Amino acid sequence: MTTFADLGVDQDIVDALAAKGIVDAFPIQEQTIPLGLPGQDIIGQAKTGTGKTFGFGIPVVQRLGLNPEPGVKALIVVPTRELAVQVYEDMDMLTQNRATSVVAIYGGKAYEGQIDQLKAGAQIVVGTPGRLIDLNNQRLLDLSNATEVVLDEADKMLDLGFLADIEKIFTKVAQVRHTQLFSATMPGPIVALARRFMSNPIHIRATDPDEGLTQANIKHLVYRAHSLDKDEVIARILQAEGRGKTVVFTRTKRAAQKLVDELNDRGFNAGAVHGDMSQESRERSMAGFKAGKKDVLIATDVAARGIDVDDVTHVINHTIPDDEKTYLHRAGRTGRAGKTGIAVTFVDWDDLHKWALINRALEFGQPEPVETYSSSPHLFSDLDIPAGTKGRIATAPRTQAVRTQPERAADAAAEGSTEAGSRRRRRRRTGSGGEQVGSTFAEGTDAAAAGAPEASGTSTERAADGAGTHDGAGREHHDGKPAPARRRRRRRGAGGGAPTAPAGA
DNA sequence: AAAAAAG
Repeated sequence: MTTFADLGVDQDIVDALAAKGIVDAFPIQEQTIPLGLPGQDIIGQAKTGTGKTFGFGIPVVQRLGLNPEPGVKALIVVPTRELAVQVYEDMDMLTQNRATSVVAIYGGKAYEGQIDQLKAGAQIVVGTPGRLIDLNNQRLLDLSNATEVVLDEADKMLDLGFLADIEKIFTKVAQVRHTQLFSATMPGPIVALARRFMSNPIHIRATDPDEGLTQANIKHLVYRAHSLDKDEVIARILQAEGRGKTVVFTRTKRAAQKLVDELNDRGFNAGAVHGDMSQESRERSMAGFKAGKKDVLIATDVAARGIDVDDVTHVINHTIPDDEKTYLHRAGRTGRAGKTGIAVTFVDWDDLHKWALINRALEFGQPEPVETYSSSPHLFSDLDIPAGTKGRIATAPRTQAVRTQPERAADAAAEGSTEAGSRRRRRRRTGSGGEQVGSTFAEGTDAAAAGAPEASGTSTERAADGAGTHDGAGREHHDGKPAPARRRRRRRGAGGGAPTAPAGA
């Protein structure tokens, strides 16, 4: 194992990491830190939950020196306010033993505190585009000395919705600078676009030669949701034994609000995060979820990228996302730092084409919808949901605690899996009627490019030379434990509906 | 097309 000290990281930063129990570097960190420290421009690609933040953050801190002059020297731009808070916290941790201060600049909050910190001489700014430009226009944020610039979730930042803002920001920062772009997904066209803002960048992809397109330690279950009462099923999943924190993604803000209200009505303690909420409420939900006070978070794609919460065991796509990149980022809220996780996706009738797209891009290899939901015990058994013998999926009693379901546990214990399966088979059509579209347990690569993924091993190449649609990064452990063995597990028997057990589970 | 991001 390579330690951060081995990589040439300053002792005070090594100490700050060690105080958090972090000693060994993850693959993406091993590859990018030695290049970032001397100022090489980098496009860094590694899978979700594999340590990209420190990959760019450590060089940023170290390059500013032990006692940087007051004033903004580094700018890290992120796509959402919650991610700004999170990256701010990471950078704040890295700088705790040196005279460098960090400030988070984002909207939905009072200007005052942010302006005060800037006036006090903060050197590192982490922020979202709108407020950054706002303060820059007001001449309260001088970026002209920002010689360290990072775009986190870079492909998103260079997406149409953000591109104009990013272009503007690049005209404001120092023109001779160190630029780093990081993301789990980096489609070829975006890499090409990115070069406009960089100087002779190197494209680092921390990938395992045997890897497929998705994270090895995330198990994927995909169900057709035709005429399925998704609220019921989700409520049922939330009662599963062994479930840790769970994030449920919806397509719209309204759907998120409706679901969180519904779940809370049913007695769960759920929180929501979406753009129609006040920033205060958003942050309260996130904090409650991180602290474990709420173990269910209902979110729009505002929470799809970057958000790092320990022990998220399940991600549920209430609605299938539109593209494979979003799918990958959503699923990536679980299975972080080497842990295992399960991603469950419900595919509505009108969304089958989206599943086809994602299935192809991520190489799940599930050709057609196969088993019906009710004939397959797999969702239930894999999630360890009590099987029950009622004809429909049960609802959590209002007053019941989310995870303590003694009767259901007893129910489940009383039921052998084979028997449960046949019982469910008999129940089909009288049940909820959902159908399993596919279930897979793939591993591996990133699906940045919907097109042809190249099988690449750990690779380093000039960004100039290639489509670079891969991502990849091995598993990594911030807790210093060895990464679980990675094995490519392709499609188990054609049409095989039975999902496998989660890797390492 | 939705969501995000300034207020």
